[in-house]
Amino acid sequence: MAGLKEKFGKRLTQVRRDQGLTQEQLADMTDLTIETISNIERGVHSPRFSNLEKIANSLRLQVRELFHF
Amino acid sequence: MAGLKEKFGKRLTQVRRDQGLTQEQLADMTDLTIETISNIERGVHSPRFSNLEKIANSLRLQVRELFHF
DNA sequence: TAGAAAACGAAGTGCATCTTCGACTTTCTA
DNA sequence: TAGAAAGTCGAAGATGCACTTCGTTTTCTA
Repeated sequence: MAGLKEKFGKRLTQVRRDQGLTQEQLADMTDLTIETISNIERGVHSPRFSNLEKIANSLRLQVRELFHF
Repeated sequence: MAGLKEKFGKRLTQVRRDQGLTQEQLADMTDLTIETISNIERGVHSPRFSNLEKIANSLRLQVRELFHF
């Protein structure tokens, strides 16, 4: 079973695509770089709490929905 | 509205007490110090992702349940 | 098949978490 | 109500790891 990082990353990719957003657009919305978004989605890094909140807010989701897997 | 950190901390306190655990016991289970647990519960700090996973595993919960508020 | 989107690598920086120590306060309970 | 247990608090320092930057390569898609 993949770790939390990997599962979170895949879930983020899923919800981002569902909203028709590119990594670059999400990066702009969250004030993160595209590399950071890419790293998170691929499970290379996991976001810190503050960015978790930014991401959820930008996607207009509850944080827990990003852990729905 | 309180920030994510604060809400998460309160939720953690709640589920820990529900399971009849002290901060010290949870600290032992997660290999964190009691101060770290205290800081997280009070919303002083937020846990990093790896510790989020440890906490959820120790409490035998899905991570998303810690964000259920 | 051209252009956009995303993956990838590597190296360096920044900073929030975590630790440690000590002291204090609050809550529980015998 | 005294003692123990549990939790709060502060400050200072260490450290892990997210984040950035820059460049290159691969994959997707219109």
